[in-house]
Amino acid sequence: MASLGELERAVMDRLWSADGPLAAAELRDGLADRGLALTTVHTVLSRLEQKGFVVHDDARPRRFRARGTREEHAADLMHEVLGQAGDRQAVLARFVGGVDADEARLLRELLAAAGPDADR
Amino acid sequence: MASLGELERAVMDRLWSADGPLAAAELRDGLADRGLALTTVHTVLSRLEQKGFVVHDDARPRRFRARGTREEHAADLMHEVLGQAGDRQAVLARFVGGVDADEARLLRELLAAAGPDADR
DNA sequence: TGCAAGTTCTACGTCCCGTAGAAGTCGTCC
DNA sequence: GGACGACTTCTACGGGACGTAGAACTTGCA
Repeated sequence: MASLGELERAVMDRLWSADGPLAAAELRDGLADRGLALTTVHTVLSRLEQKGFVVHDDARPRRFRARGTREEHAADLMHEVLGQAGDRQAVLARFVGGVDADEARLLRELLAAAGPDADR
Repeated sequence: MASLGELERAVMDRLWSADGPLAAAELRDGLADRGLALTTVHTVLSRLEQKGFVVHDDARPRRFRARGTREEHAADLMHEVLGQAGDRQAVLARFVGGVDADEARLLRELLAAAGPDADR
């Protein structure tokens, strides 16, 4: 899976958090602390588009939006790590060993809801 | 967390799979299909050492070993992804939604064993 | 129809990583 | 004990990804 650079990540965070599609200028303003040129934002956006993270419409001030959600992306990454890690069970064991109590409870609920009868 | 390049990853896989510490020449032989020079292996090993993935003793043919297990590394990565992903619960929900039935069962067992009474 | 805003093209510096030769160290064999 | 070969460390280079942005181009609007 394609990974994200520092600035690419920052842009995706904005897009993921946004209510709707954003224009390049809006993204630049949101990242004002970086003092980026507008063309820089455009370059990053086109790279993100090549990587499949972003799409844009053809309205005149182009509007960009993320193709997936932040959560989808994170979950996909987790699956990727798990998938290429040899002993998946051992990884899962370590993983759940490291989640905090709240998350463990949430996981139990999710698993109970999703398929306590998955072995039928 | 530092990430691994292609060759670095291959070397770590060998070290993680190995019974004990390995000499650079052994690693090169294990990666014989790549036709690497021994110095190349050494360079990679020293970079892995800088990144904290590897340590070596001071015996004459230096012997290198992984500092952690492959499973630790994978689980750490998963926690890292989860940690910097905003809505952790949503990520977990998506994540467990994507595991297969066997892994879901395993997760239930792990969670049941690890702390069904964690909320006491 | 020409400008201003926006978009695309092209480019450059840097850092990471694969790759390895050159130079240095060290154990050992005569 | 000196030389040789194995091993180790140092130094370097090329390619690719990414941050960065100017130059060139397009287009809606005054």
